[in-house]
Amino acid sequence: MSKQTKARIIDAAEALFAEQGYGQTSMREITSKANVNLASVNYHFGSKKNLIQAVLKRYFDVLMPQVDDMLEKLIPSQGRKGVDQLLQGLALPLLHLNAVQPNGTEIFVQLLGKGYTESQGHLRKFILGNYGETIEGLLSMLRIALPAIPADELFWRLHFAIGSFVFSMASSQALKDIAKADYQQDIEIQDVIAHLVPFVAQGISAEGYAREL
Amino acid sequence: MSKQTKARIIDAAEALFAEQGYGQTSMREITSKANVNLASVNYHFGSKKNLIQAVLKRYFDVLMPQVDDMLEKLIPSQGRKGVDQLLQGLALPLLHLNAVQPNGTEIFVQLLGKGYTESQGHLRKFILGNYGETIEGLLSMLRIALPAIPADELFWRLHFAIGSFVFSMASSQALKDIAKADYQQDIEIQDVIAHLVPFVAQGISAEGYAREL
DNA sequence: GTCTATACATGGATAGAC
DNA sequence: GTCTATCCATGTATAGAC
Repeated sequence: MSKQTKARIIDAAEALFAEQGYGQTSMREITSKANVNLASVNYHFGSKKNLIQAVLKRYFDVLMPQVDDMLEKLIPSQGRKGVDQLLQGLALPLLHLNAVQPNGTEIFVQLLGKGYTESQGHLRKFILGNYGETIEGLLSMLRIALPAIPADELFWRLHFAIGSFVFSMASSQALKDIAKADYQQDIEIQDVIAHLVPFVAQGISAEGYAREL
Repeated sequence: MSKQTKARIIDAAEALFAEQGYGQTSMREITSKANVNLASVNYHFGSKKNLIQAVLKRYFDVLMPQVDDMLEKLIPSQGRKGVDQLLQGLALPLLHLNAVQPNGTEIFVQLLGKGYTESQGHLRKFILGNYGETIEGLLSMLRIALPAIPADELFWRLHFAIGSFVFSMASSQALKDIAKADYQQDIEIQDVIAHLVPFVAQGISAEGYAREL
């Protein structure tokens, strides 16, 4: 049956991508783990690139409506407090992905991080194309929180913030290993997020602008 | 002659890696652009992974001594000011790479960003293995600037900062394109750095710590 | 020592049989 | 709709020419 095959491919790909990254996972690995023919990936998804999007879509379709909800219920605040509120409002739906699947949050953020850095903008286009309204909602909330910061400066800070997040998620396994070896800390994904939120909030809310070098 | 061949390979690889990324550049592209035999890369560098390190080494060997110099001459300051000073002290040697080669800074940071995200920790090990003392010097200067922040918290912030930097550099071409389309700004690499420094400095210097979610 | 030619295993993709 | 057989490109390794 087609649906079983498709689902089995996504399941297998999800596990393998999260574990070893997108580029290091071969189609042959995916299809043998899923017990389907090598060509089925191409048949059902068109290409390997589309496959990673399908894997992520399953999570995005749970995540984004929750983010929309959060944005609606949010009472806007100004300044650092508002940014903090917004980021924590984002963190909660993210952590709720653990309900979708055991370890769902970690799998999702690793997929996101690795996919974002390895797929050369394809993923960015996919997200903007399919969840653009949610992103726009986040942005306008940010503008309300920081009315004094010009749009182009906000653009920069947002990308730096995304960079911190994506990079941390892509290398979260390495971060966990280092933290364990050097600081005897057992790190879970919510710990990474908990450290990340104040860092990013602080950077975004800064009152000074860029200066010439 | 060997030296010519080696240098020609590095030149060709440098241009191609910076332009289209590490993973998207094939050995055959490199060797035909360099007008050398396909097998020479393996002969001279052992593997493609080693090649990207050789490309970066040419820049690191110019950059890192300048960073060492900067660290020696730096008069330590505390708090946000000290962090700012440190980051700007890093930015200048980085921009001096333009003297090494036309557009050197941009090529280097793009190589660094793309290599870092695509090479799964190999690059991190390479940097720590070859320039570990310089990194350690930077870290201790950071500890002096922020004595109240515990080592593990500093560890997190440093990685978030690296994430902002690496991600921005890896996607600097996309950022430049977006900035031009949406904000009619012609962005050069020093503009990215100029915006990045206060963002990162602010995040690193934050006085609040992670809270539980 | 360098370099060339070439072989090999594996990657993703596809045309066509069923 | 599904799968087999096959295609072409890739990174790597090696044998042998200069």
